[in-house]
Amino acid sequence: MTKPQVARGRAEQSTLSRRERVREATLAEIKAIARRHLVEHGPSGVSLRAIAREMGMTAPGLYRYVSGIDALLIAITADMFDELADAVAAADASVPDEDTDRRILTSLRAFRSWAIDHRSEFAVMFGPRARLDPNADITPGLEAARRFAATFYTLFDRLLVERRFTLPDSGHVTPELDRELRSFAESCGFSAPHIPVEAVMVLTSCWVRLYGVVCMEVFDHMSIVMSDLEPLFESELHTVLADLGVRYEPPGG
Amino acid sequence: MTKPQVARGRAEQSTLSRRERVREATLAEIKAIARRHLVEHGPSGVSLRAIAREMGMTAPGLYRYVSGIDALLIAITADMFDELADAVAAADASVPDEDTDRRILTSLRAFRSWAIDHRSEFAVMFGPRARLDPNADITPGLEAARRFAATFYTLFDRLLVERRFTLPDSGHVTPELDRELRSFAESCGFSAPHIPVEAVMVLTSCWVRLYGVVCMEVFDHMSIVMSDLEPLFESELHTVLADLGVRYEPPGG
DNA sequence: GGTGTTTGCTAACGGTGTTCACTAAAGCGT
DNA sequence: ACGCTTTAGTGAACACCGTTAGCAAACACC
Repeated sequence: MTKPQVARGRAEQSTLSRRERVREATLAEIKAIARRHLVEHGPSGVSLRAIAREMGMTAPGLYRYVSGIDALLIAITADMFDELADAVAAADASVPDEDTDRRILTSLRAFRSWAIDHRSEFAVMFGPRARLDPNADITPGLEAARRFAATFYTLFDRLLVERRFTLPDSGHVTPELDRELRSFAESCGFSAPHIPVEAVMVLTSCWVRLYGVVCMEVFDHMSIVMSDLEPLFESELHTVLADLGVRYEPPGG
Repeated sequence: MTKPQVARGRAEQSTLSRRERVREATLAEIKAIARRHLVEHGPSGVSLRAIAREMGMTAPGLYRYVSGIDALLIAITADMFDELADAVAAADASVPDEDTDRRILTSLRAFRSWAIDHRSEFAVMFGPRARLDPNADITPGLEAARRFAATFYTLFDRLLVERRFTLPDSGHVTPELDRELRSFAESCGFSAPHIPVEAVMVLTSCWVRLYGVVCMEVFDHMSIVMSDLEPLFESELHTVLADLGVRYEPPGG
């Protein structure tokens, strides 16, 4: 009488006991409501009591599913990184595999679009950890964050093998920077041994530029001084891609 | 019998009644304690009740000085911008007036130094407005923020009149970007009529780059992947200044 | 000294996270 | 079908939080 369950998501056993299924469902409901409260009332508007109230139960009951408000926030942060990673990967997959240029362009635009369509989420993911202890265990989010970054790693790797741009003078890389860049390349997995540190520096530099524009836009500084930051993002995108030897096209088509 | 008061800070009457003086003092104490709680326990650790407790009074008493927790946060944010502006201006003033290159270098390094020495403050100032209503009145902070930016405006203006760098091709500036840049130049006061929009774009682009690195560092992303972001900041500073035709020197001397 | 303003208090309301003891139900083995 | 074990959820309680209302003491001023 046990109906076979379709596998949903990554790494999930297909056979779950009824209990595990309903448990999974209520946990999903908790996270969904928390997520909605986050976008509707900001990060401080997420409360266990409010979630429980909306679910028709009491706050202590939620402790059967989540070990506290911090863990809940960390969990939905991981989900959001997963979602962002999916959005970017989907954008990347929507253009022909060989067209590296447009794949990069589309993926980066997808990143910004997702960010401005999910400002509250972005603030939690990429802003300061305001509500959590500094020493909280955020490992669940890191895995998803890596998956998000992986898309750009592989695209950047293609630029390298195609020798699209000339690496900067290695004299610019101080010993300290060299050490940090190697640490970065090593711990992000994509450090195929052939990748020079200058390339890692270029990647980091480009990422910093686009991250900066998006942060400015989402965190809503400049809003008094500039009404729309999309033209600025496109301008930065243009010059960044030019430095990388990637063809730019205006967003219209 | 009224002792003459020395004028402290900007725009403060020298003669204050005794009552006004003690009132000013307790308000300063409130803000000082709030500030300390901010750096010690994060943004969510600032509470009126805790401040009152530490001052030996009760929370409702604070409402004689501050209209609520939001107004208090806005007030200390304004103070922090003032402090940052002072720090940057002091750094700028610490080098000979004619040495534009080193003035820029020193001012920008002072910005980063202040940021990493005051991470919690920076998060409140430049991060997402997590705890405030989106429609809160933050005008007190804007004035101080302008004063902070002014230092860089004047330095950048000197680069322009000295023609240190060639302006980018105006073909890169789309009509939409042109509109935003003019809006920016106009509302930041520094739009002397002779300043071309291409120059405003260069300024914005440079600012975005350095803002991005500092945000990354203060918000503590990358911490798993890079232990120290100063080399990266210096690298960005190097290339940014190179684009501006400004002489770079390593931080040591 | 009388008067009006300013200051700070207590009490109270409603909100939050979290723990603990407890009940009721669901699942499972026999 | 029965009993036992595991689990889900509740209610009360504690310690916080922001904020308002009403009231008493201290102060400034005439």
